[in-house]
Amino acid sequence: MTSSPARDRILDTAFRLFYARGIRAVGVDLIISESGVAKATFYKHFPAKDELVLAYLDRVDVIWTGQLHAAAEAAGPEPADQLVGLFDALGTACRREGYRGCAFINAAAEAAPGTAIHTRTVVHKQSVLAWLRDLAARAGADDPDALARTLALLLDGGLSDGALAADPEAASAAKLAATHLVSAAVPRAAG
Amino acid sequence: MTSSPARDRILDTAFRLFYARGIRAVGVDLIISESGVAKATFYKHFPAKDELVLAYLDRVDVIWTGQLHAAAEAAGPEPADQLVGLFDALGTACRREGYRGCAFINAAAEAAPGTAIHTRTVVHKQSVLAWLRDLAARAGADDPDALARTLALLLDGGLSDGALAADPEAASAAKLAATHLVSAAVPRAAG
DNA sequence: ACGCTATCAGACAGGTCTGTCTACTATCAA
DNA sequence: TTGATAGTAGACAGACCTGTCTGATAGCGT
Repeated sequence: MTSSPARDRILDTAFRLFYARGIRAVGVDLIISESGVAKATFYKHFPAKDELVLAYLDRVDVIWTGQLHAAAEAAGPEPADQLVGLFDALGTACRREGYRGCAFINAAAEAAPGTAIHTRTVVHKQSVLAWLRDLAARAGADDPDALARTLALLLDGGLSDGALAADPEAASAAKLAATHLVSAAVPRAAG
Repeated sequence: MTSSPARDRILDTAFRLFYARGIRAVGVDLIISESGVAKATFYKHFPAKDELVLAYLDRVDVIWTGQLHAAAEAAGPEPADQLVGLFDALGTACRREGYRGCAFINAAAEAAPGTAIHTRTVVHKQSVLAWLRDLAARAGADDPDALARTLALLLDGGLSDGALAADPEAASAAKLAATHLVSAAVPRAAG
């Protein structure tokens, strides 16, 4: 029950449609018909639409966190380099066809504060922030908290602006700014 | 027709409800009953809901742009100081009760790319960016484009993160980072 | 053969959404 | 007095929403 072909198909379809069109804009009937399952099957796996939305957010969290970590590690073993390298994940994401910004920020825009969905987005952002803080501390930053917060701002700003197409170069501007901020914050910058 | 007590009441109510709950989450029936107008009056002033949404976005644009300019000017006559001072508008906004992030980013999350509503959000972000670019050029930045883009990232990141409550100090972190970035980018920093 | 489980197909209920339409009222100017 | 204008009140249509329910089918272990 935690996994089945029908459930996977539903989640795949929801992932695609929710991200592309927004959560409220996509009805369960559309997800059901596009994923080719019966209505009863849908409601067996996800007793309410909101539970599907949470499963969608969990999947986005796994994917995005994975891309962030991979980009960081690709920059080498030094935490200071990783803090800059992770911005490559932003560049890759923005360039992808159908890019529509951060799924969490988008979901939060549609959910009322205090709901399970809204809370899930807050938890996600806090876990990214905690990771950045850890990296900043290991990089030997003077003020790891401040550096992590600033980089999180840059990351989320890039995620938002890329979606609004206000600037196709948002990702590289973010990485460049991150380079400056990291080397200013870390006494003996690595690399 | 361009202005009337009934029209103002509708727009006031829409402003409050759209921002607090999201655009799709608020039906015209609710706006009609809360603003105390008749349905026919509503549709006389706004022949379709989307036109009300555009009027709402225009109002947000006037208010937010005004706050940004006011905060910048309060920092003094030097463009370099203004580029940092404008972040005070972010701090004020984030601290406000019922703060839910950037109305434009939120609207873009609900609207399909290519629609009038989505386009309006892009235009807004571009006009803020153009203003920043002008300020950066007048401040004598080495690369006004890059500085403006980076500050826009910080601003939008602060707008998003403040909404997700991931960090109550987002606004001050943004201002601090702006201070560093501006003085690094402007040969002879003012102030 | 039997029963269990997962699935499919689709009708249905009850609510909400946008937008149209009819009918009545109040104000104000000519 | 007459007529234009802006407004109120609310029924209505047609689409869409979530979620429930009935009934049929297919595979699988015993």
